[in-house]
Amino acid sequence: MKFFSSSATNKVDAKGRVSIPAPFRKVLAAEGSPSLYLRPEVQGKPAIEGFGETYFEKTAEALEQMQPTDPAFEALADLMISRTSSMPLDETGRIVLPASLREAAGIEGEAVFVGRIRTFQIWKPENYYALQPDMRATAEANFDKMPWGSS
Amino acid sequence: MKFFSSSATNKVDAKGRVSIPAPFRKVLAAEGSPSLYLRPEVQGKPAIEGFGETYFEKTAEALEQMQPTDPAFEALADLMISRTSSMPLDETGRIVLPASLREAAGIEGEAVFVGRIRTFQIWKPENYYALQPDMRATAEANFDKMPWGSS
DNA sequence: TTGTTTCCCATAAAATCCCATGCTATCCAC
DNA sequence: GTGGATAGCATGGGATTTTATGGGAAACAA
Repeated sequence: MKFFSSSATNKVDAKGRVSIPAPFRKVLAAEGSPSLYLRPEVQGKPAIEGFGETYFEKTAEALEQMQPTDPAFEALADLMISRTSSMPLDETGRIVLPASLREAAGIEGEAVFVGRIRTFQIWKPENYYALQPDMRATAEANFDKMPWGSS
Repeated sequence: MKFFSSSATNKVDAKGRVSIPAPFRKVLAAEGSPSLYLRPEVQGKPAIEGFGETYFEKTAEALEQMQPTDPAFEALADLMISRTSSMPLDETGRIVLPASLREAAGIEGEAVFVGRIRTFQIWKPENYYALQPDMRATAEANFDKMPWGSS
């Protein structure tokens, strides 16, 4: 499988370690990404975003096509690059969730991993579930916006 | 990883020494850059810019394509080349931040290292954090400027 | 000599590796 | 179909190695 789908809840231990769900690891392995990249969700939601090397490189390349002196470049690079750190997966498929990211997302004890195609998100379970009703409503109101057939 | 991402805050001791964050050292090592180059931020911001040999050479090559008699060449070379110095990393991964650069950036006691793809910046923490709200606003206003898909 | 700069050693905290266990889903032989 | 063996996954805990950082001795320069 070439993209992140499905979701799973795993424990975060005292050292801040979590197992990356096996299906996600397979996506990373398939693209040959030795490690995993994490950053705070870019729109400011209380969540962590994760992705593999390919996606990160694509982001960097996109940014590099902008003028380095463009304030927009500075700001976007700060948001998307400076806050991203590379986390190596250990033998058993775990990473350490950096404390700062954990706090920003309110994660403690448990975390839900949510597939989002090229990326995935990590949420505090309560926060994620609380959004469900709204998400469903918004989705139902927007079924017709799906650009089917453009593939 | 082949470029600078993530950020970290380290102490600057009385001798002006700072540890270069380990992930940054790995980028330098990966490109085989024996030392690190520093210059004042070119747009006049109170910060220091750091990069490896590859980037520095790329800058020099770009400048060499200009007419040596062009006043613009002179001025740009002065800004980007003449003010750049090579700093050797010691065994423990530290460099001495030259006093002039430190003063220009207002750095004292502590410094934040901020990854910027091909380069990184070194700021006085207060100054850097003070920019965050503006940066976030600019980023949000410019999400659509990201040249996605051109990869 | 006196202040600086470079090198070397020491250490504590944090990050990483390694081994072990409990579960569950799968497979296989009969 | 049933019981047991097998393998992959999530998780716990301890041992080891890296980092970051402080301090002093040695080498330099003024």
